[in-house]
Amino acid sequence: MSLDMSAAKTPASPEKASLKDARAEHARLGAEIAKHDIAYHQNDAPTVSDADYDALRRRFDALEKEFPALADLPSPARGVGSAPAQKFAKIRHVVPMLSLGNVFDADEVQEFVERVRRFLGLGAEASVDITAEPKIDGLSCSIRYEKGELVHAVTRGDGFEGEDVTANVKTISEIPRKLHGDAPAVLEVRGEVYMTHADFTALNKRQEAEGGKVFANPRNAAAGSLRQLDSSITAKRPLHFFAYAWGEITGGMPASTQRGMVEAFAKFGLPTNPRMTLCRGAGDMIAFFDKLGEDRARLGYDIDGVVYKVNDLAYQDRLGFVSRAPRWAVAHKFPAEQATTLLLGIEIQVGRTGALTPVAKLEPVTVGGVVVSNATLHNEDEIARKDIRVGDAVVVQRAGDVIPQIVRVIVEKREGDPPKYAFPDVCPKCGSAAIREIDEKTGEADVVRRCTGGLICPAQAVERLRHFCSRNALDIEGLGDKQIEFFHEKGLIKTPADIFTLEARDKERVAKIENFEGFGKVSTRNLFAAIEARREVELNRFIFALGIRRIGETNARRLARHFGEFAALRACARAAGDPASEARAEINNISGVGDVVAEAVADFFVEDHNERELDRLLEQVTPTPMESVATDSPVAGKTVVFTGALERMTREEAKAQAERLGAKVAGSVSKKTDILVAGPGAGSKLTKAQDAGVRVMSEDEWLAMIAGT
DNA sequence: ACCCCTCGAGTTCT
DNA sequence: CTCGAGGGGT
Repeated sequence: MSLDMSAAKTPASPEKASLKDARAEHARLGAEIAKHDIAYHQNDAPTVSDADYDALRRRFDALEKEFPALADLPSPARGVGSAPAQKFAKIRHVVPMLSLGNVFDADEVQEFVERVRRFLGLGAEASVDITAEPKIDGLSCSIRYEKGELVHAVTRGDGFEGEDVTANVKTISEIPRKLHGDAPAVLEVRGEVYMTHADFTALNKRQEAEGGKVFANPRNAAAGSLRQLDSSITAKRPLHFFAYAWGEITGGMPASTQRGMVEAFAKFGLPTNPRMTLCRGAGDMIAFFDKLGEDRARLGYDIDGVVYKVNDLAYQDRLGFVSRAPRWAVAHKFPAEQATTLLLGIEIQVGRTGALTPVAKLEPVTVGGVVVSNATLHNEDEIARKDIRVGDAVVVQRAGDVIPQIVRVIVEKREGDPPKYAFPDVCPKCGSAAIREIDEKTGEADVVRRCTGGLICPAQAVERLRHFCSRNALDIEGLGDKQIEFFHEKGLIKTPADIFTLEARDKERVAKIENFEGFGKVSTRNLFAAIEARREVELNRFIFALGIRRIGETNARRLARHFGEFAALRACARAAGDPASEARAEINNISGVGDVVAEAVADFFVEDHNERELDRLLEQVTPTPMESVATDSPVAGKTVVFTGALERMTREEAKAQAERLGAKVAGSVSKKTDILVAGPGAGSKLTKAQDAGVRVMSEDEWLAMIAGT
């Protein structure tokens, strides 16, 4: 995207001519692509080679990327024949696809086994069977069979909701459309879609010859292939699958152990990993891990470690979950791949809260199949601790295989004695002093150094605007990072309220937005429409968008739920400036909100400039109640207490859900309690409830009761 | 007083 | 995804 900061174009500028040319080419390409689409999809008779077709497509996409305005124009190249849909449909997982906790060494493996044994109340002499299997580096996917027939396939997504990739999964030949033998009525098989090294190399060679996209590693190639909107492309990609887990099953479990389940999957005709092994204790597990490490290069596909699972499913049930990870399984990761490169420089970024964050600019280097050129350095202490100096040779790795970090400096390669890195004590963007706050109680300095510029710091202003527009806040489409920076630079948007007066002011301006580089009539109109659509926004999103320190999504929801409307929060928070006030106590008493958060809220509303901005903003935006509290649910008006471990949701979720249904959630059992929801490990509350004759139910019974509301 | 969990704020790359 | 710190339960 060429949102050039420097130039608002005048109508006579030469770029205008090139946009005109682009428009003509765009139209011509669109027509040609449409012709081929019809020939290919509807008549099943391709009129060009795939490579030629791809080249046309690429040119078309490149044009739209260069001139975003074109993307808004109607084109026959989109949505013709069975040409790709715009997006995948979302499908909710009936049973969430959770993540795994990690361990990194033998001690932690031992610890995992101990924890399992302790939780189950088994003596030291009792052994627990644990399966070990390679952790495939692909992408996980859930495939649903009903009466043995494949009905749909969904990517993991965020664990709760994924994308419908049924058409693509059906092109993978080793995944049966129909299960063999006597499969359960409903069976959701979960496993990993991956690509072998050999296929990956061949695919990249082909892609290169055809001028197509070259993939960085097999995992990206598999992901790119599975997420093709056009399944005829996926069909040409050699994908594979290993089944290792399951979601919903009805009509009887095929086995009572982890290994039995996987063996059953194999009988149903699903591919399973031949290396799965049953271990007796940590010694076996570590032996498996070491052996697999030796064989790693010969497997023919990428793995990033081992997964251990408690074999007995009854034990798995008892162990349950901690937040989003099962207590009965863990991933043992291979050490992160490392690479050596040069530190070219250190850049200081300024965040929304003024935090100065150093980022290492690196000589680009491939680590774990991805080219890395930046790495976070966290804070100034980190730089000092590792004695990192500009020009050093450094070892880089990707932590958790995602975020690059600098492990250490190779001091031997250092020439002479370059100066230690001097962390700036002024903000690089606005020149204000940058200080480390001192904790009043402990007298210790905060690890982060912050710009004190506040309102006058342009970097902070831009970050605040970004936050305001972000997906979980106001979610204004068309106001991405680039656009916000652009409008801020131009002086058109300084604070959130300015966003909503942009259109009115634009009408009176000579240099209209639609004439700026990167904008056109259509995209400008779309932007204004997107802004208009947010003049009403749920209260919790509104509070979150304000960017109050320590008020993220969850705390914003807590405040919104407690106060109901913005005016109530505002009045209370202003009065809460005095720490001894009743108002402060009210905020403090909200569950999940303590002293520090309450103070942060009060601090925000006490500031005059925040108050003035709020006045301006509220003229433009109306916060709406966040969600209705049901009055007709089976639990409306009832007082509920949760105790013990909850396995299907967090306490907060359970609480929020109950409150949404009109129930009151209390912390302890009393005569007023109507229902006690008791999970495993429930203690005194359960006894008390039983004594008081309070109705006690399990988490599942509770969920069944509120189901369908 | 401790310990565990959750939340916020920071970051990378496709 | 990770880190540190806030909050609440034991």
